[in-house]
Amino acid sequence: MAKREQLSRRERQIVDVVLEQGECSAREIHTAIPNAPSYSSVRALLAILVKKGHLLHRSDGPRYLYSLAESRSKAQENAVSRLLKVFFGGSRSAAVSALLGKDGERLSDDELDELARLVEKAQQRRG
Amino acid sequence: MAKREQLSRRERQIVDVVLEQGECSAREIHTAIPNAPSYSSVRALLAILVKKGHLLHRSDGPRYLYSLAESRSKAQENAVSRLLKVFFGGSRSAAVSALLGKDGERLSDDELDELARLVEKAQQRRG
DNA sequence: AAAATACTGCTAATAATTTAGCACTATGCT
DNA sequence: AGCATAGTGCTAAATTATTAGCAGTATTTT
Repeated sequence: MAKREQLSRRERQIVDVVLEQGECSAREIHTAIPNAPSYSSVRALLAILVKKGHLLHRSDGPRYLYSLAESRSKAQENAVSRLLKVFFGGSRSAAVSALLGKDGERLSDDELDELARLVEKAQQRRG
Repeated sequence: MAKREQLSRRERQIVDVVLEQGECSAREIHTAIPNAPSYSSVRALLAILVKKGHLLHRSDGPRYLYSLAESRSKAQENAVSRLLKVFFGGSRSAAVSALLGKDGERLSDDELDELARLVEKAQQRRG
């Protein structure tokens, strides 16, 4: 399977747009990239990414729409486990702590409730 | 300040080792990279990373020890906010959920307690 | 139906990265 | 002291990534 780590800078930049926005056209991607090169360059990169198996594309009338080859949840899993390993020495609580941030109050009520539920569930599972 | 996003592939690979292991020598870094190029190549990259301001090095007897130019916590913050934006559409609870994983039971008791405390604290802060 | 617009594929040039080798210096060992 | 080992800096070559332009095709607009 195509691994995110092997992406070049521009390639990563493009894949990130697709991750963020979901299925989108070459034009949208070009627009979304700050300091983007020419539209032509973006298309060239897109072709490479498809060939390498990082992205898929399907016809939408006259143009292509690009999407992730890997499922979003799989991509999330990979990203999270990498983050955990590289930045937090494997400590999940440290990572969650950073995720909540010093400004815990910035979280919405709904988000907090959701989090409380998650932790509680995990605690129950352990017995 | 030097941004992680602008790192090339090999550069990132090297910085990741330093993030994981903390201060370390060129030799250690070379060893830690799977499918590494020659030791000489790694050193060339290290020199570039120092010149660009991503890494620092200090003499340790006959050799150099390399470390992050940016503080670890700052690097963590950046990584987390990127993860949040790109992979989880900004939803912290979704990110935490992925972080805890389907295997919540894999978390140690201590970790779970720590998490519960974090969430509780955030809840209290909101009033 | 003709013109204008928005795509695609391909190709070639340029720029950046990555690589390894060489010459040299310092340390540790016998 | 002399040899082996482990570093460093520098440099040049090879590979890979990035870029933009051109030719062609489909779609939309007038």
